[in-house]
Amino acid sequence: DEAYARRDLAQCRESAVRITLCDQALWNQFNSIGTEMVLNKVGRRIFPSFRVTFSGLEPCARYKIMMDVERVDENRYKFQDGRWIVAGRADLPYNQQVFVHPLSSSTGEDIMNKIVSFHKVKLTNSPLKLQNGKFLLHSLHRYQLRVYIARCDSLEDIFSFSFVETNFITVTAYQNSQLSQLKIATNPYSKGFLPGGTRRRVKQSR
Amino acid sequence: DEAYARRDLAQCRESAVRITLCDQALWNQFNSIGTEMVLNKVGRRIFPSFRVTFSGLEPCARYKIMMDVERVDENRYKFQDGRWIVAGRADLPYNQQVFVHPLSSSTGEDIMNKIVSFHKVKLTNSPLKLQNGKFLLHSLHRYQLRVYIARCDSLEDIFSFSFVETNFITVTAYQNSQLSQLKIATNPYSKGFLPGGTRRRVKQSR
DNA sequence: GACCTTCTCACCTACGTGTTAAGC
DNA sequence: TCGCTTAACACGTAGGTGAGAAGG
Repeated sequence: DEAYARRDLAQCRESAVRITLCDQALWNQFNSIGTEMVLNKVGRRIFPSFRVTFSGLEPCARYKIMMDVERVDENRYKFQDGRWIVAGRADLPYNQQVFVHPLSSSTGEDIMNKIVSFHKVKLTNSPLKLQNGKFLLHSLHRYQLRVYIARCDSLEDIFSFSFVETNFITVTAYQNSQLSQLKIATNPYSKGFLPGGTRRRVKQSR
Repeated sequence: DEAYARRDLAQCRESAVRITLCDQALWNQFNSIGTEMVLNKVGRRIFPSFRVTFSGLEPCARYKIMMDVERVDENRYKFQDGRWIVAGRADLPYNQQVFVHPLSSSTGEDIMNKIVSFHKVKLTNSPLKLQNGKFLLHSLHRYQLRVYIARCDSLEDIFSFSFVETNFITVTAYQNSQLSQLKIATNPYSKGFLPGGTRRRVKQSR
C-alpha cells in the first residue's frame, strides 16, 4: 500500500515516534465511498471519531499534542451524477487553526498508555463564536486530519503526521446517500434513523 | 461581617490577589438553612456550583489554579430534632486530594476575564474508581471549599482561600426537608420535583 | 427499632444525529 | 430553476436530580 509505505519512510527519517489511527477499518470503509463531513453554525463533530495512539516516545519526557484540519488540494468540488467532481478553484484558506489536546504536557508514558481522542473537535462554516477545538472550514472543499507532537522542552522540533485515509469533503447537507446510510449504520447518535426505527414523519410549518 | 473582615485581612497580608465567590447570595441562602451535599458511589456534583473570579493577577504571568475540599472540624454530625448536632469524633481523614483546574497555565489576563468554574467536580463516598475531580469524603462530616492559585514560575508560593459560606455537611440522603426543597427550587436538574410537576408516583419492586 | 446507605425510578437538562422544508 | 445553506424537527445518547423502597 503506497500510503503506508510513504508513512513508514517518513517516520523512519524523522524520528522513532509512531502514531497509529484507531478505527482504521471504519475510516477505510467511509473512504471507499467518499467521506463527507457536515459543517454547520454551532459546529459538527467529526465522525468516525479521530483517535490515535502513540509509541516510541520518551517515557519521562513531556509532550505537547496538537491536531489540525489540513487542506488537501486547491479545488472546489460538487456532487454530480452520483460522484464528486472538481468544480473550480478553492476559496482562500482561513487562518491557520490548531487544537491543543488537553493531555498536553503529560509524560510520554501516560500518553502511550492512552487512546488520544479528538472527539470533541467540531467543524463549522460560521466565523462567529469560534472557540478552541472548532475549525472554520469552507464547504465543498477537501481536507484531511493531521496530528502534531513535540517535546515540551524543544517545541521547535515538531513531528507531524497526516492521515490520508481520513480525507473528506465538507458539505452542509449530505450529497451521497450511500455515505449517509453508512453514517446512520455506524454512528450511535443516528440510531433514530436506522431501518425499522420508530420515527414519525411529521408535516412541518415554519 | 466577620468572615469578610478575616478574608480581607488575609488577602492584604498575603498578596494583592482577590478571589471572589460567584452566586454568593445563593450560597448564603443555603448556608442559613444548613447546606448538605450528597455523597454517592458514582460521584455527586456540588450544588450550588462552585465558581470564582480572580483579580489582582499579573496579566502576562501564567498561573496554576487548584481547589480542594477542606475538613472544617474534627466532629461527626447527626441530624436530630430538626437540627445538626455533634455526635462523636470524626473519622481519620482520607489522603490529601487536589483538583487542578483545566485553565491552569493560562495567563493572568485570560483567567481574570473568565468565571472559573468547578462544576464538574464530584463528591463520593466510594474509594473505587477515583479519578481527577472526584473527592472521597466521609459522610456526616463538615467540609468547605478552598481555592489555590500560584504562579507557574514560583509554584512554592501558593495563595489559598477558604470560602466559609460554602461549608456543608455530607450526607447519603438529605436530612433537612427545608434544604432539599431549596435544592429543588434552585437546581435546574431537579425540575421534575417542583410543586405542580407531572411526576407519577409508582410502586416499586426490587 | 433506629439509623444510615444503596439502588432504582421518573423526570429533567444538554446535546449529537440525519431529514425535511424553507430560504436565498 | 438550480444549487447550496439554514432552521426546525423527532429521536437518540449521556448523565444530573430527589424520592422512596430496600438493604444492612
